[in-house]
Amino acid sequence: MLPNLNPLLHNQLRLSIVSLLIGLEKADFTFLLKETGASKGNLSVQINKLKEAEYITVNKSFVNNYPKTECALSPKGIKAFEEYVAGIKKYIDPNP
Amino acid sequence: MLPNLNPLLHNQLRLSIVSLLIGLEKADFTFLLKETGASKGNLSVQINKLKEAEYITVNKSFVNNYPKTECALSPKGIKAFEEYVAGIKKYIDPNP
DNA sequence: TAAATTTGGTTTATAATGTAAACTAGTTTA
DNA sequence: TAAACTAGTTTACATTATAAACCAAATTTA
Repeated sequence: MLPNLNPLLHNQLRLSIVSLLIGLEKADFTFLLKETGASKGNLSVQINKLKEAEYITVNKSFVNNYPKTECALSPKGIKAFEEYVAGIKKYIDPNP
Repeated sequence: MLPNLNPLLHNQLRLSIVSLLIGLEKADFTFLLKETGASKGNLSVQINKLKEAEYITVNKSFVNNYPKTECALSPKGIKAFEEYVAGIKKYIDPNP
């Protein structure tokens, strides 16, 4: 039987965020905005959902007088992503 | 930039159906019900969405006096699945 | 043989989710 | 000092997902 897919990660924008963060130690809001092509509102909402699930940590500061929101994957987030990857592979790989 | 994922296939139940059909020439409602673990209502709805998109063909008949609904992937469905697989791999594969 | 149960579904009401428009708050520029 | 820009958040709405309720026919049971 095919495994359940973590609904929090089985969403294009949230998966994009986590996928980008896997390759980077951290990324700020503006970077994620450009890389994902999402709207600001949607990005803000999804970052918060990942934060509430403790998949990412969010650090807010001021740089050059402007607010700066930096995101980084947590160990919990890394684990969830790895499990998601193992799960979806069973759906897409005809010969496992 | 990460590619968009076909929303019709980026759903666990519909992806399960297509994933199962990729390995089989055809499958009936009851088989899909057991393999996916979905409710009958949900399965019925999602089969119809895949049919409306022409990703699958649906053949209804009577066998042993009972109705039988058989589903099979169409070339369009196979192509969509292959594109989905290529797309999601970019999300989950750190080193492409 | 009438009632209850089972098979194989469909319809639809509701819940959950996703998304962008509108908003906030402050900064820079002209 | 007004307009425009940066960097977000809030929220209202639209879309989607899901299962409960329903249906028709066949079968079993009493």
